[in-house]
Amino acid sequence: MTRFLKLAEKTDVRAVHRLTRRSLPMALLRAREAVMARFRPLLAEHDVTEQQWRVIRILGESGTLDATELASRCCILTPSLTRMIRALAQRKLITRRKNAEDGRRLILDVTPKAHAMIASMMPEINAVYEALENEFGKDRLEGVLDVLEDLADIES
Amino acid sequence: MTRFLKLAEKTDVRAVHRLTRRSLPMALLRAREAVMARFRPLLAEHDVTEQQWRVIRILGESGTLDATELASRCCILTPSLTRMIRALAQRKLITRRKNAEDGRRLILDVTPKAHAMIASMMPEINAVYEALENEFGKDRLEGVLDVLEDLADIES
DNA sequence: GCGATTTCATTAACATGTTAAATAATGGTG
DNA sequence: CACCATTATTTAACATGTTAATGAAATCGC
Repeated sequence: MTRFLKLAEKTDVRAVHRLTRRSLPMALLRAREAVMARFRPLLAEHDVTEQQWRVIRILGESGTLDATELASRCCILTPSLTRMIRALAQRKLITRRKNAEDGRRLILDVTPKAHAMIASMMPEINAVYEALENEFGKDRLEGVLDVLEDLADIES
Repeated sequence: MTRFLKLAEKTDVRAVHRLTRRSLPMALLRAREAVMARFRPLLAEHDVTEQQWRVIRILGESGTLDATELASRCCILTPSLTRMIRALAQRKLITRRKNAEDGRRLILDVTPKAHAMIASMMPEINAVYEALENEFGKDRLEGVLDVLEDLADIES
């Protein structure tokens, strides 16, 4: 199909779509939407947003991060994280305290309640992954992850 | 490195990161952030958001779409599009009218002003692409686009 | 030690994401 | 034709994205 598009580029009126169809940000966005469509029901069942799940899971995995580092790892901007932390702390899913040495830094951790939430969700998450691997090909999926990692490492 | 991580899974304390590090949604997000970092300055210079640019460009390329179809192609939900259209129409970048046959449908088009904007931005966009192709490899980038297209086609 | 600079977190303001509900127009079906 | 179900768009409410500005704490340079 890709090949067909290339051949058609010079004649098909839809060739004007070429640039957007082959736009890397759009392709990444569409692929992500297709993948997230499978996870969203799980997140909704557990009453967490996509972003809240990123924060909880990444903080749970690494343990004890300051806000800036957590935001960076989650691909969330600090103003967003400030608001999210407020909500998550109210739900008793994370704790916050000031760093003793550096009074600017906010130290974050997940609560046992959050750990329990992660533990209860992982099997379902893994099931979605396995289904994805079966349909798309495990090695092919690994290849995608590898190349995406390289893409994420380009200098801005 | 990927190989190393796999070997380390059972011993390294950082192995707990494995799941998130190899999370497809996170990988897609990080890759997209890295790529968008190069485009954002251009968009800012022309006073359009990432999403506004998607709407203008896709509508400009296809011409005359109804709101639902445009939203679908842009990966934007219709409530968001409703608000965006209001702003873009005020800026005289798009026009809207009701479909004569089906009074529910809102027919959208870009204005000449928007076409001019697209024309002025494309050279800069293409320059970013060329730089990306040079750094990452043109064929490798094409490969990414192909596999992302396939990934976007999985059934939800 | 002190002032200028830098860094971290927050706030503010506006744009968008997301779900549910409301509106309006269309399309059957009896 | 009247009724019901469906579809397209909008509104509402809240969460997040994004940039700029603010306040507070650390660090640099002298």
